[in-house]
Amino acid sequence: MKDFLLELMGVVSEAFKKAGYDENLGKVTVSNRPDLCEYQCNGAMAGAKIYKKAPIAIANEVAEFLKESDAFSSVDVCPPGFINLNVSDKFLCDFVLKMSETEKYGVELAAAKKRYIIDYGGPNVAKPLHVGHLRSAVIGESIKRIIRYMGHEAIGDIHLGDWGLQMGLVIAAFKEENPDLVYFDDAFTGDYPTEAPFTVSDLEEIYPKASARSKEDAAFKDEAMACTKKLQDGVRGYRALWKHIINVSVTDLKRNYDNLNVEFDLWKGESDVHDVIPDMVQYMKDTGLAYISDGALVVDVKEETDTKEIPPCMILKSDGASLYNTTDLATIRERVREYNPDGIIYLTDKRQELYFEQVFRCARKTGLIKDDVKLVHIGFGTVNGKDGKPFKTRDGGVMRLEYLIKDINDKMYEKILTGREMDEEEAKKVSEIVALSAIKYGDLSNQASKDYIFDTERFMSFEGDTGPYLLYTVVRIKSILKKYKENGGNVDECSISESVSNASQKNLLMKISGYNEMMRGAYEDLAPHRICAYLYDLANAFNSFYHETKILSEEDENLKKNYIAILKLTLGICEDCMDCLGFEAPERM
RNA sequence: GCACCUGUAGUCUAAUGGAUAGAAUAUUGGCCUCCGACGCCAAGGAUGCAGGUUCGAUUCCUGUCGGGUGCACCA
Repeated sequence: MKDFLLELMGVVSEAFKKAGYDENLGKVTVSNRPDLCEYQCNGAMAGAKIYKKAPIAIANEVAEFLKESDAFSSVDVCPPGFINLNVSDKFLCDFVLKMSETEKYGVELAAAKKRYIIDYGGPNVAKPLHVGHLRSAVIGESIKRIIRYMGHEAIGDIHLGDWGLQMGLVIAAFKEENPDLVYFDDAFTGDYPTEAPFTVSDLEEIYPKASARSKEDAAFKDEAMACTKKLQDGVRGYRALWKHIINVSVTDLKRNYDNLNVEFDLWKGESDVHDVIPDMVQYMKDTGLAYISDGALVVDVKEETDTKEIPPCMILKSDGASLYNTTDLATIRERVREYNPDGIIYLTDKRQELYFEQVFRCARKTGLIKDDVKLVHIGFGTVNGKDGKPFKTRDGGVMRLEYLIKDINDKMYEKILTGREMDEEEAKKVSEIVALSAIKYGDLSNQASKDYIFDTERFMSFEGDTGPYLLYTVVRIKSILKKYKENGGNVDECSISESVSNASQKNLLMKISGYNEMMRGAYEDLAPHRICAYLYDLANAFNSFYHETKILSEEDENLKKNYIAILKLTLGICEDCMDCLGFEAPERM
């Protein structure tokens, strides 16, 4: 179904054409002066230059034709050349009726289905998730859902950091403590134990210590590098131990991501491309673009038009070892082979912007990826505490994601339990749902690229622009619909009619009519925050309508059915929006 | 040093070059005999500074000041 604004634009463009002007001038937007009109067209002013004519004259000519249309209840021209439009109730109601009868409420699904891979920028194994991992998980999950909602395919790959020195560090530290284990016995040829010789909490302790020590203790670092090499060379015991590390970590990661209702289709990692790196490096050399600079293998990626210095993309370090770039490039190559995607979307901290620019350019320049495949880096900002500095625990340490979520769940549980008639079990379930909306909405309602302040109290509030407020609104709609059913009403028999009783109803209908336009924009810009803004506006429009309109006690049956249909439609759109954001509303709260 | 991003009410946050910069929070006032008042209605309060382009600038350009980040063998 076409956007409502495009429908209006069709009418206005036609009028421009009839008046002898370029129809492209007929662009219509929602008015930013609701006191003057509902929609506006500024094309007359843009046309003034082209036709060397006063904008007001053009506007007046076009307005004459617009008045013939039944789409508008009023058409006014204001100096210097604004065309102010009010949409007719019939035109609006007809559109909303059609929306309510269409799958996904009129959102225009993709004609050509595209396939995207979403790379969540890989948490490292053996390291607990911290608050920084929240953003790639939450934003990535939402983007994945938006893409799917629009009728495309999205494949989410967590892309673990499971290779390289960090693994060597863990192994080296573990070896030092447990030198006699079979994993370090070169003569051992039997099967290794299936049970891991450590728990996830052991790992979480080992890694930070080993990492810190390697910076001071050169001998230990050498040992870690040796372990890394043995692992990469495929020494049996090291590989077996490494698998244990992965398994233990992944189990823990899955549990954490489950709590956030975040799912991945692929649990690949940097290690998966290890075997194809030599071939990829050879490919780079064969293109003739890779050359040795200061001992390292690099590809120049700067362009004439650059205003900033873009260093070459490094393929191999001067000691011949691979690095982050190598695995990412090899991964691009594998993804093209395996999935032939139309786009790859990377979610990482925005500090990696330059790095991805280099990698993307290198991939294109060397023909690793075709020009029509989109490579997008969504760099997100830092999660800050109330002091505006990166989020820390009270004692200044890194805030573990698990604790943060637990803390919010506990607080929400307290909140839900007090002043409500709800048993503990339900309160627990409900508080988890509400807490998740608080966290996700708090994050997603900001533009991804900006830093934001993680204010637990504010996010959890049931008042204002928060997740819980939205849930509350949805729960209220559900409650009314439920009462309607209990009184013998049949919701499915209700449909949108052509009556508009009051201003708040029209406002709500107009908000509803903007749904597909908004979704299209959110998809094109991969911008979940637009859905948040829309959802909040819609909830406000509904609440105003609710206060101004008696619904269940309305005596005119037809009017009542119209109201119920509007409620049902509003509810459906709210639920779809929330689904795209990655949370849901409970039945009651 | 060079470059990139960013600067909006006390705080937090929005705005394809359009009219009187939109919300939230906090503050102040009003609204429960009525479908969930965790709600609604109303008031005051903001584009760092200085220029420029434009009929029109939060948006584009230049300068300046403040904040953040990045500048090949980390990821």
